[in-house]
Amino acid sequence: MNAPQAVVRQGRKFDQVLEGARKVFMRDGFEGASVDDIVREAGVSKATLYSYFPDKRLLFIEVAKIECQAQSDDAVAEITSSDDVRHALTTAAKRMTRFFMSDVGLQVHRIIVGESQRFPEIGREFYDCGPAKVHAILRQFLQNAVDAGALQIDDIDLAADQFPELCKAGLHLKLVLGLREPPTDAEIDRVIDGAVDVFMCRYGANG
Amino acid sequence: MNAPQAVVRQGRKFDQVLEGARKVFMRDGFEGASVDDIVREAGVSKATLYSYFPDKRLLFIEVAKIECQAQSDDAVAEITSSDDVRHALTTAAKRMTRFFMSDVGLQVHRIIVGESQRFPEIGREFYDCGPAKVHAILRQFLQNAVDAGALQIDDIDLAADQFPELCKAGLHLKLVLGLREPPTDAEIDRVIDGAVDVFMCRYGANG
DNA sequence: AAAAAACTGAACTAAGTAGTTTATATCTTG
DNA sequence: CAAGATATAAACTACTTAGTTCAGTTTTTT
Repeated sequence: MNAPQAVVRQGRKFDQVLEGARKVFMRDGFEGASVDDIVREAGVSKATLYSYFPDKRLLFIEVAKIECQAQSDDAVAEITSSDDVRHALTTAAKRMTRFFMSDVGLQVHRIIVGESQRFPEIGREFYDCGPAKVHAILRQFLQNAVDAGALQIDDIDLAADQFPELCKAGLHLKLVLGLREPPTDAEIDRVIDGAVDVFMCRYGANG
Repeated sequence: MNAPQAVVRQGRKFDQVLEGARKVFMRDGFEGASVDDIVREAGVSKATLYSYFPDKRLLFIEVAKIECQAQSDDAVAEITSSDDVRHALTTAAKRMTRFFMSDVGLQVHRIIVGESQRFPEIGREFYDCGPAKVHAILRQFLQNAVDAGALQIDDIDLAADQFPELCKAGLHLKLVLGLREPPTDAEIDRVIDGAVDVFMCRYGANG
């Protein structure tokens, strides 16, 4: 529709190539991964890889797309508009947090941020598949809650931006930079409960 | 004290080398910058560069250290503990936000995140010079405000993590990924005022 | 002015990389 | 089985890069 789709999908080993590329790119980043590494990992010849993808860059973009899609499918499900807004928010926060604190989520984040200068379309792809989806779903949920009188929000877009940020509080950056071990469930709960507390205090309808 | 200090500081052109390296690394990242680019930009011979720095990696680390230091000096000043907590928070938020939404702040962020796997010490350096300092100063300010009865906070560390995140709301990630123009003053004010509103609502002592 | 230190330019090494080509082999399908 | 599509291994091109070396020049110090 928009990008030149030079990628051919027929052939027996297409999936093998993608899977090998995924592994190596996610492990070593774009520059760190050599095409020879990828074909070795994929168990495929170099000629085969280049019969599917015209160059390394497009292969990387394809992998990044798939990875972002996979994440969003997993992490961004509808928020159940139950009677209890606080409970629904907590559930949503858990899903989001589990996603962007996971090893693969963090690694995708690192690579996308690092390569976003070189490949602007990757930043867009990532954003649309991840943060933008979260924002849209959260926005809808908040709108419903406002309509139902459960929340009072003047600037819904702002609120829908604030909540995910609150769920990161302190942990995310440290993890991205590799400065600490994965958080325990207790640490995650502390951050999430804190986020919900703050959010409900500001936007809850019951004073 | 801890790291092997292989960097020699005597010599007329040391600063020239660092300045050239700073420019090129900040523009092109670590992999994107070639040593030949750097010596050209620095107006220095390759032999001179290698007389100061044993390899490209240590040169990069040195540049990153200096850059992180420069930022923190600029952005992390004491928060004036005035009578008006809300006003003090707003001022602090403006300073923080101006910092990490600036072109150089964003570029440092991109490079550090992208290279944090390859060079773990860079992530630490960046974190200690930037986010950790912000956290420490904010923590102290909040403690004072609690002691003075102006705020009510049970988990001060959590609160000191939440506030900077709130100041990013939506804008920061988009800027990092290059998905939007620099924000206007009005957009920044909206986010900052929103952050202070949320924060004061949750932790303000006056109900 | 002499001696010492710092710097230069340019050529060089050694190694890695993306991408191509070719002759051969294997799989799939009609 | 036969034909066409798909895959392979390995050699090869063309290029880039980090880092070294050294004879000679400039700058600083004594």
